[in-house]
Amino acid sequence: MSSRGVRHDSMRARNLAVVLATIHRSGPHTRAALAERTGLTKTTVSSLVADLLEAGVVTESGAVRGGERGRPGVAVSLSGHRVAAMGLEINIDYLAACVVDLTRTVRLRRTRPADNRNSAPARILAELRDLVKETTAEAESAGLRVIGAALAVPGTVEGGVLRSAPHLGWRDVRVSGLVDVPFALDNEANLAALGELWFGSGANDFLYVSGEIGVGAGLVVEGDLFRGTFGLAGELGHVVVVPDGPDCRCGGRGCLEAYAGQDALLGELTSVRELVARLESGDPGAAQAVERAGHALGVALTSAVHLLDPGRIVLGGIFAPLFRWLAEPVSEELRARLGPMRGTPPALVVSGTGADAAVLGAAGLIIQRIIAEPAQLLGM
Amino acid sequence: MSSRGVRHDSMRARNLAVVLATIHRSGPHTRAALAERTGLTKTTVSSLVADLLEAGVVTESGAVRGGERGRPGVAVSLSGHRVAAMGLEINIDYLAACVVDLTRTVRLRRTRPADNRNSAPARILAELRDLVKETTAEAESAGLRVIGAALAVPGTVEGGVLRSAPHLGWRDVRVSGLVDVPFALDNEANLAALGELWFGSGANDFLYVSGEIGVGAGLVVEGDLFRGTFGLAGELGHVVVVPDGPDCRCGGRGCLEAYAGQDALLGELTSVRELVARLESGDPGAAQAVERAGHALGVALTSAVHLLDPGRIVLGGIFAPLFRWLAEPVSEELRARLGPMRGTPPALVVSGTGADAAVLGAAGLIIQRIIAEPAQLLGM
DNA sequence: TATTTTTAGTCCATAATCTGAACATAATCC
DNA sequence: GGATTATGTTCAGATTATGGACTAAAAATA
Repeated sequence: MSSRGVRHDSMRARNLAVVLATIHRSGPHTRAALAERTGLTKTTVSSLVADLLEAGVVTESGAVRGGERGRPGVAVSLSGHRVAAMGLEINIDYLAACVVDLTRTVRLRRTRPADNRNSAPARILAELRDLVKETTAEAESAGLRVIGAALAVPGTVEGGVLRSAPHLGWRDVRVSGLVDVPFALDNEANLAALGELWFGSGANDFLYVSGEIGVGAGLVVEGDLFRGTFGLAGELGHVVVVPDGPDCRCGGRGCLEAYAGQDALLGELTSVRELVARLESGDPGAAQAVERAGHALGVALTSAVHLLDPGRIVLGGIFAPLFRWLAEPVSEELRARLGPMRGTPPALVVSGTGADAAVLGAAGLIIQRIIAEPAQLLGM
Repeated sequence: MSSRGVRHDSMRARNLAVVLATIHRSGPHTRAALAERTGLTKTTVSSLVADLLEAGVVTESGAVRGGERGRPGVAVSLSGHRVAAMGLEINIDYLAACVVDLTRTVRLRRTRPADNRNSAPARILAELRDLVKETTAEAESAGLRVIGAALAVPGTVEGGVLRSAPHLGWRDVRVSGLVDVPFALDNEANLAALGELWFGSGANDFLYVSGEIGVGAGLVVEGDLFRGTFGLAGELGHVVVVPDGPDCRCGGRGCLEAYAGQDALLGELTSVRELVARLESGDPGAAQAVERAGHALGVALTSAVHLLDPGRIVLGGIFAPLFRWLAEPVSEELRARLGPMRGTPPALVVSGTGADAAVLGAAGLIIQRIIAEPAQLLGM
């Protein structure tokens, strides 16, 4: 809780945010409807909407009649024409950028293949800066003002610093000077969870499970990401599945990752595509590997459900294309283990976003901030 | 996020809360210090403090000089003289009540032994209502106005209804009519965690582990309890420790409870006191049982740390008297399993509150609400 | 000891913001 | 065409916070 008092200007700032958030959450509204929803008077809403119109974050979009009598109202909706946010991602084998407007419409998307395994941070960041410049220029030529950016990385982030990205071989890297607008850095699984929230199935409460080289998870509760004390929550990949199982590079033993990480799933295969092909052709070895991973994932998710109490479970990353084969063993474990104590187990569903959940989530994070604090970010 | 607009009266309500919370968090302040802290002007703070004085939630407590020059200020501190909250608890073998004033000083404490295992809810609730009456009367005769109450129960609570309390044999019990002031119902482990937060060691981020007949946990992040989507988070007792371990009454297999629950720890002994005596006399069987429990607890906590990212781990309930013997095996597992990936593992400490953490936490919950929303609860 | 300096807290005119009733507007109903 | 109903704006008034001037009370200084 903020310990700052409320002054007149912050009252207005807050009310601007309330109106904008209402439009964002429930679609276009007339001023009268906004007044009813927010508990403010029509007068106040009119004045707030006027400011939002001027800032370019909303537009009037034609007359609206609820089918009843009376004067029709003018619908006020989010405007995708002026303000936008940039999402960025560094992954093992590519860099990605995207630009998303206020209506959460993806306006631009760019990917550059790269071999980032064990490259020096400086080199990759220079490459990324180049990608940012290019993308920003293109966004501007489309009339969009990029107002903030966020970067997804495959590692743990603490206090704005990349602490450890084992698959990149990075440690304690401070990312700065990438853009000259407000900037955020976050973990890939966290941002992918937010990507799923805003660009995926539309649920508000779920645990997003991100299958990559490592296995991560991001918990969303009431549309909010749970981060834990140091921002390290959701490390599903190192939940203990078999207490005396094989050693893991994290220092532990019998972690989920050893059973359901990409390396364990692929075995001597080289791509998920190949694994899917084998599964489709009925290869028994492939089927067995996936089933084994599914059971391990089910055990880990049982613990996760007891501790995190998610609304549903969304399988993303490489688990998405494997969902057909994973779903059965996973939910079998959940059904058997969660038992009657908590009613029905959480639903298990496949992710609605593709491989770019994390970049999209990064851009969405900035959009969320604009909507939560329009006055601050738009200089109103 | 609330979607209601800010009106003049809610601005003032918010500022009253900000001032009160500042005093509550950082002790007595002069009006000038409050103005600086909150960003409000001295004028506004004076006016807010006047209202709080009248409501009886703060008092002026003498002159204060910071050792410098200038006119000394008047310290404004929380008043424990007029407003209070009641904490209640139904446990397997007792009922408990307490009254706590605004300064979080325990003013009254009452316990009634009872055999609640498999008693009808109506009978126990009648008994509890009796205890409430008695305690309220006593509080009133001490000049305290009880302004709200909360009840701790050994089971899962969803939407204000007791869903399932297996050890009491209760299911879907709606508790009402117990008091005629605002009322809250919550899980025993959750409230014990809050008890530890407000009446224990003083840390702001921790996982409280409550060893009772079952094993529960409550996560506190930045002074806030994490509840999950349905309020069922923190069920540490059913985290999977050995995937093909013994059946558990929850429907699962190899749950922590089977290794570290009270029944598993005591074996054929009848009380924790007895177990401690055996341990102190060097009984090898007792030592082995506790060590085994400690290792299992360490495995479950490893998963919990990866998923919840707690600041530290506090062992409470029956684990507190056993801490001397549990600490070593538990932290051995944590140290070995958490490894270098997350720096040092969270500190393992013993609970600072006794067996009454839950009742105290229940009362504290109401105190917290008064401080967070004084205008609403005090009719200002 | 008298005066200056410093800090605390109050007073009061002013400013920012929201409210609410009246009004203008624009549609449907009869 | 007039009545009805709902939207959105205007304007005076209410609420709350601000900020500079002022009073109060202590230490430092002369």
